[in-house]
Amino acid sequence: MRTPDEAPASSSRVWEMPSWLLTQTATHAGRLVSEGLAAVDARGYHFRVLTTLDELGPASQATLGRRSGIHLSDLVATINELADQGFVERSPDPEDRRRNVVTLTAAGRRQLRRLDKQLVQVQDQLLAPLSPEERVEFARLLTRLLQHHAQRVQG
Amino acid sequence: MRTPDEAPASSSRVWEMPSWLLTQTATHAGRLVSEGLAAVDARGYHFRVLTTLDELGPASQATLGRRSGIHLSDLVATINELADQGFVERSPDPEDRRRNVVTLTAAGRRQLRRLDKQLVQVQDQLLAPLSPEERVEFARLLTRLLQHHAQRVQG
DNA sequence: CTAATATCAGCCTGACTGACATTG
DNA sequence: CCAATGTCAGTCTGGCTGATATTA
Repeated sequence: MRTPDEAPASSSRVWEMPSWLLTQTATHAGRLVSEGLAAVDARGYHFRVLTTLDELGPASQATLGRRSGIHLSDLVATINELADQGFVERSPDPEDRRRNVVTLTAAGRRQLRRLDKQLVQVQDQLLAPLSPEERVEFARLLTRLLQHHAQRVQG
Repeated sequence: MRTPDEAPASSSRVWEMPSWLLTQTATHAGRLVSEGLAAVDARGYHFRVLTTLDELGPASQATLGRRSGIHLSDLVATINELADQGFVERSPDPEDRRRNVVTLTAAGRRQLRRLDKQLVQVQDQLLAPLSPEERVEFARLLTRLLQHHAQRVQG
């Protein structure tokens, strides 16, 4: 006997709550990003570290963590992985022996270009159903929300 | 020696990508939701199950899973927890002995009302910096994106 | 003595996979 | 034999906590 439970429950409170729409859409976005990055053997943290390194130049892990917003504890593993792939090099800082200096390699710079390319495509997939004006408006609203809530956290 | 790495890197590609804005804002939303629900000893899955149960009436776990969008494997634990709290009851279905019938209790209905109240507040916190018109527009854009991508997944 | 740096182990939510036994 | 149902164990990303050792 076929039960009529395959139709989406479009009438419920849940599926209309902004928080639900937002987190759900973000899940799809996350999937697209993950797939795009996985196609070049990377994930989010890798991109963030490589980008930050590209902006800053060689930096300690602590600095890298502050700038990329990645926890130091997570950075350790991320940099291990990037180093294994030959995209960064980790060497002790002679001026401050607590520090490691992390440096982007030439291969790392090439990888970053690949990641950039992937992510540009992902943005387009993500925003496909929106017009150029809507895309601008969407980004504007998100930026406003993000500024508001980022403030409240950092205090 | 103070290093100038405490300022946010607002000029980078990362922080302007829609996918980043979206997932980041969703992280904040998720935090607000979690905190709101934790205040009444619940989390997201609990709310979704209770709501679905309230709409459907007594249902099997498979039906519940399809309607709430929660994986069967995750439903097991969620229903265990809700049953421990006395918010649902799980009993074998005499008509189909593969099935459990899950029923909302009176306490469960009261809990659902508490959760609803919390989540209304959360929506307001989340959207605080937006005007009423902007909130509508925001929901509209998200709904469009969500419809597009939900389709592509379910196929 | 305190602060910063790096490392390691572990937790949490939500989404998902795969294996398995029972029943229709 | 196949399909549906429920259960269990385990994976993954991203964000976190806490403990610890080393060095400034």
